[in-house]
Amino acid sequence: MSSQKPSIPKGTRDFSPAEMVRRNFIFDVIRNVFQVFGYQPIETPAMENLSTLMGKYGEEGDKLLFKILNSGNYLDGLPEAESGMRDAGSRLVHLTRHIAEKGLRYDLTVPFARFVVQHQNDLVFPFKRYQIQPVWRADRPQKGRYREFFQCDVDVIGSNSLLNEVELGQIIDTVFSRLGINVLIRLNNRKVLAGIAEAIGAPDKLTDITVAMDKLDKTGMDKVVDELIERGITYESVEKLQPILTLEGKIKEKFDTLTSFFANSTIGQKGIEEMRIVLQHLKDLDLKNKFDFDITLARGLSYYTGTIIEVKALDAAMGSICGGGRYDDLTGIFGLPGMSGVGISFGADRICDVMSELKLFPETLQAVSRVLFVNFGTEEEKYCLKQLADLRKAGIPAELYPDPSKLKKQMEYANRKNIPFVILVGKDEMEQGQMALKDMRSGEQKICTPGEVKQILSW
RNA sequence: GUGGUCGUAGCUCAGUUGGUUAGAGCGAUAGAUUGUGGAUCUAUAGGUCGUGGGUUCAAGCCCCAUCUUCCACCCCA
Repeated sequence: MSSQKPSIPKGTRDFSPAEMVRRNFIFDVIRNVFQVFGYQPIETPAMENLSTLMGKYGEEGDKLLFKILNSGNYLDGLPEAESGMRDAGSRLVHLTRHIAEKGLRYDLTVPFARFVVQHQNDLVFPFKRYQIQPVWRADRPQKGRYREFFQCDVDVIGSNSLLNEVELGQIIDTVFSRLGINVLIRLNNRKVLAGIAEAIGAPDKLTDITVAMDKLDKTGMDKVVDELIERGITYESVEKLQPILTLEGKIKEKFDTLTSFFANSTIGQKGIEEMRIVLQHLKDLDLKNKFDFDITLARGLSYYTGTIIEVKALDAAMGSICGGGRYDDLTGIFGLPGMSGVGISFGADRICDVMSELKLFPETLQAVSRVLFVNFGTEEEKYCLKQLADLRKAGIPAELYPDPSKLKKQMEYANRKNIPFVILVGKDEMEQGQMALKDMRSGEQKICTPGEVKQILSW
């Protein structure tokens, strides 16, 4: 029989017990914060109908969707004409439509929008929900980038109030404070970006402008100007844009400059006003982490319409570990117009990477028994089983070695698993109704009554 | 999708201009020690050198393809 080398798909990972303990620590903190802020959990299927997912993430997004081949003979009913399609690109699109109708979810926001529309009659609005589940992207893996990763989303839908933005800011601040990660929280507003596009006389080039602007901190002004020209922005417009790009200093000064810049742009004024309100509230709340207004922040999927948020770790080189924003009409495409929502997504895997790099995990994180009963044989087993049940009833994680193996082997087992205590019960101890409790750290061992054991272990 | 990079024992890695039977450390297993782990000593096991082709008298080493790892771009958590 030939054996194959075991492996998993590119960009996916197994998680060992030690890793799971750390991951669960993060999930627990995040879930706890979400709940304290009054959000309710939901889950949606790993796969969605492709029609739900396609076209929601831009051209690039469609390419990154994992598509699921139809079951059965998926070539059945393939129109003959398809094979005659001239270029491979459009042939692929048409083919895909016939052989795949499901795809793995790309994020949690679009499935959430679908969920809201589908269950609108059962939901109470504004609906505050959180969702912690894996998503899949057919990206090339690299640092902090996986093909399967967990997002932790919080959204509130059905409310235009900027208080929701403020609340999300508090959630971000609380989560990262609890995890011990220093972060910079950058805010911007799509309306400000639209205002800029309008003010420089290129309102139709919003996307091109934002994509180019976003690279400012990475590539520098020259490259950004090059790209703007390349994307068809006129010299005149670029010239008007430049002083805005280099805007620095206090938030208040930025506001002042932009307010005059937006003299003839109502949408720009609206954006500034929104930013002012959100940032003022956040300032009054006196949070631990720094919030900044950054007009070069353009990220976020194409469906964002208002506030956009991005969070980066200050002490580690890693992409954004949390991001989100407001979307005014995501449910519109599913037939429920006029429903504004705002939400953010924490990238659990990147947060985990950052915390590992910075050694921020508590050392006490472990998922092992507190005590191991050594197995001496049939008689002793029976006795230990009862003691074991008692300890477990008291909430003490405990286990009995399943085989009457050599003592050395059993002790080594406890040692390697980092089980801090071992209980040895042989004939003598059984007769006396006592147990030998050994501290694996110090090596000390003493005879105890069951009550004493419970007391020592329940510490 | 574009560009680069890695792959030799369970793990971390040596391996000369292509030349006999591919090595080390750690780990694993067994024993020294039949009711006591970590330390020490001894012995043992473990590799179709990522995979498939090619060049050569001869390939871990050279060439091609492919998969995988990691990194950058694009984009993003």
